Amino acid sequence: MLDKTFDPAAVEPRLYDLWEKAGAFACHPASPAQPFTIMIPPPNVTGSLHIGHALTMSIQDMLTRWRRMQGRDALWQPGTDHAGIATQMVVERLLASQGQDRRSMGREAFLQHVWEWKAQSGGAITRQLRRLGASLDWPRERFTMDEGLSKAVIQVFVTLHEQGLLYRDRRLVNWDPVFQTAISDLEVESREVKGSLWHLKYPVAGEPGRFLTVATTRPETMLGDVAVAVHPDDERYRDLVGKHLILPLVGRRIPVVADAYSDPEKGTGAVKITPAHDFNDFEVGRRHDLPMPSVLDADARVMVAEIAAALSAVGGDPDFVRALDGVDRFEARKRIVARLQELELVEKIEPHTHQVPHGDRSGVPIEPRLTMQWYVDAKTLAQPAIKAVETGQTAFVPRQWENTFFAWMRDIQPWCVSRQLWWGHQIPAWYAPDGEVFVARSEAEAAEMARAKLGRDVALTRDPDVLDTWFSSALWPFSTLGWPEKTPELAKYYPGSVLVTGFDIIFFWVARMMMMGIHFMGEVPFRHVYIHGLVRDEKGQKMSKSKGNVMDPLELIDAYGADALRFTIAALTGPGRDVKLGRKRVEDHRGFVTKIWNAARFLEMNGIAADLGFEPAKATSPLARWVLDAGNRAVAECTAALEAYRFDEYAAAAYRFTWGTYCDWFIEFAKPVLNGPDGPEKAEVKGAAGHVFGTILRLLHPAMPFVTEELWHRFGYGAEGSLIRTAWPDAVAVQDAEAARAELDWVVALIGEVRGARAEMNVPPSVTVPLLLQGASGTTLARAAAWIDAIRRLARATEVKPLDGAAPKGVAQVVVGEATVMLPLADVIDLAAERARLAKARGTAEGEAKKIRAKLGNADFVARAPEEVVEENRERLAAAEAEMARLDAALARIAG
RNA sequence: GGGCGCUUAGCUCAGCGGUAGAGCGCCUGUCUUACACACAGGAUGUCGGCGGUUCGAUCCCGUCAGCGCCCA
Repeated sequence: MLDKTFDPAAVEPRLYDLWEKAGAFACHPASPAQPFTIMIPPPNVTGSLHIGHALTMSIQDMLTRWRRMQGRDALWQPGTDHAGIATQMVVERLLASQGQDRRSMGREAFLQHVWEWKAQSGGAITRQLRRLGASLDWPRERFTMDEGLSKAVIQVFVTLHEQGLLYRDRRLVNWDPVFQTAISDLEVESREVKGSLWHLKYPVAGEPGRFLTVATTRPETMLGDVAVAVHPDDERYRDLVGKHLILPLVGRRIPVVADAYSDPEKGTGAVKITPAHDFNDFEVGRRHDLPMPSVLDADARVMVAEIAAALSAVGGDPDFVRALDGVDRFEARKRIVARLQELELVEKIEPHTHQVPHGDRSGVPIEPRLTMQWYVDAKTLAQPAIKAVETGQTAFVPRQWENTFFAWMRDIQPWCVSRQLWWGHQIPAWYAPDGEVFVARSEAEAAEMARAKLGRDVALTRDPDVLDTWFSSALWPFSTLGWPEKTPELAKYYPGSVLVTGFDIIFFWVARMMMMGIHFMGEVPFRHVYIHGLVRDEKGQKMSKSKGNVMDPLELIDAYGADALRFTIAALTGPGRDVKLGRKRVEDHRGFVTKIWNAARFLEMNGIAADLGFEPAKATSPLARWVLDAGNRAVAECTAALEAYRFDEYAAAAYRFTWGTYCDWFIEFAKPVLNGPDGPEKAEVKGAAGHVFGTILRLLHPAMPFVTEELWHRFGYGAEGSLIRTAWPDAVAVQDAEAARAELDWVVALIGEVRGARAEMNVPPSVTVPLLLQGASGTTLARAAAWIDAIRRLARATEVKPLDGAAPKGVAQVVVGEATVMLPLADVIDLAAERARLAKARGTAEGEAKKIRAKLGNADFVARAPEEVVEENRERLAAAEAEMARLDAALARIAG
């Protein structure tokens, strides 16, 4: 016996264990089945399951389970990412709480700590994914820093270097002063900051009393100014171009240069140029061959060393500047502004709101800094990736995201891949004492190269930096399959079928996998990229800890079960839309899980179970044929929706069929049969009920794996835990489905009309009345007779018979097809209300007729619209007019 | 500033050339022997504004407005 309610907490862990132990999630490289591959976007090893994971993983699991049921050899590749900065941050914080820090313990010891931490806490997210029901092939789980993947990283680094696609360069980088590392453009986010625009007066050399005013948002960098730029066409400053200014405080002579970078509309039209601390200034500096002294160090503190030689007491204040050495950038700003004010060199200070680049992890303003870093030639690698999307070798769903991809890829900058961190893949480059670099697969190989090159053994030092986390993530689609070895897995599961991820990760990850995949595998890494939205709260706000609107998927699973959460996600995941998730929505969908459970209890009470001998094609009763046919349509709808990545439509189609058709109508129609005598009809209805319920369980399994799997074995459809491996349903043959549909449609219409009339007349369900048919055809009378039990029950009727003689007094009347149905309700009926009801129905029919008449009266419509559309309108008009006539007759009948 | 998306019932959203829909909420009734996490019924819309194309526009095109996101 099934319990009164479904208890997810008891069922979910048991079934998941069963699946996992039985190897139900495993792919089979040796099988001839067509592969279906999804690479998990590896969550951070530090992470725990948040609602965004629940969205993306539910989608991936739905696809995987569905394709697996379709007979594909499904591989959903699990794994986690070492997440360089994020993980190092977590462990550093942990150490700090114990009064330790990484620098004093040294690299080896620190890394030891990280690995220990990973061993202890790193498995959290994989345990949580199991709670969601994710059918990942766990024995194949990989980690971006495990041995195989590290080998792949080195192979790629060395190869790209050999090919000239990876190189060292001294350029400005985004420097994060908190983490003390370079970060890529993508790890920088602009934030609006309310600051000031300082107007500083720079004296013109040799012209006492004359100044050129520059406007700047960063006065502290003036120590590193090497020029002032004005627009070549700017009349105001034309005579100053070529002349020199005296840089205040420093005393250095700096030129006024003409450069189109300077915008005459902005500020004063004259900009100070600090090439070592601003990306635009860097370009100006290059164009004009200017020196590039750095005046801020790795901690973003003032560093005087590189300008020390330029300090001059003439026009400057060397003591003041020297005293700034080691002062934090923001403190230095205050002091410099104050000093300039004393010197009356500040013309004005305007409030100014502007975009300031911040490190996305540290949250502090990044500092552009001139350093030596490793770069990947993204421009070259991007070209084939762009082409692959242009030619459709990889297609985005929804399509519009291709624009985002193209926009980024066509304007891609060199990718800075070195990070001044300890946790990550250490760069395989070794330096000789003279600085010569040897990129190699191992220290021994580097030593070999050095010997060959230099003719002697030299002491080599390995580059201390590690690679950007996304460098190894970019290789994920093939490194997880054993590359660079030629494994059977690599041959079978590359390229992947679909990549599922959020739009925020297109640049970070999708673009880079495309580049690396194509370059090293000669083939795109996936055929489709399904981009889903973000999970937001009910009001559409982003979830954040500070807003306090974060939803915890595990808590939701505890409260409502994984099936309810997953189905909710499916139902809300439309194309190109964010998912607005509220607790209430999950609660509502738990109602659907319960509904299925209760339908199952009904079947159980009526002795209905899997009838493996039932043959749909041999069904003779209209009810069986009708429900089998409706099931066929549900299967077609669900399949089409999943093929189109329309998870909302899949959920809606399954829901509609299960609740609206199977439960609301089929079960109700079946009740009289099931309560009646045993016989062939009853046996057939039981068979169909069991058959279609099995279809429902299969259709819903991808979205609601647990409740469906539980019911599957409880009803004997298969062994416990076997639904996951059961074939996805197909259409079954049904004889004369058309006729069955027409018949049942009529019964449904009759019951609906009678119910409506009764409800509007406020007739209590306890009052039952006969239904008198007027003007009914033979077919209708036959149908009424055949369905008398269901009509009695669902329309609260005592009997259905043709009207004999005149209409009794006090009838409610409804029109169903060609017949008028009368409900003798003399005792309860309110004639005025009944008249109003009929008049309203007539009004509706008349409005309809009027609209169609106008259309058909339009000669252009009749002449130009397709024949079938015109014909259809004629039919509709006839039907509406016939209904009006019947309603008129009904009104006339109660008039007197 | 450039680009993308959105605007349909009170709310969340489908529909995207030929009869305006769903779920929730709301209102009314019901313990009808699977289910009150239920059943039955009902009300609610100038489909953002203005033009255009078309026999016909919620749907296509243009434009304006508001909202959101991404990139500068």
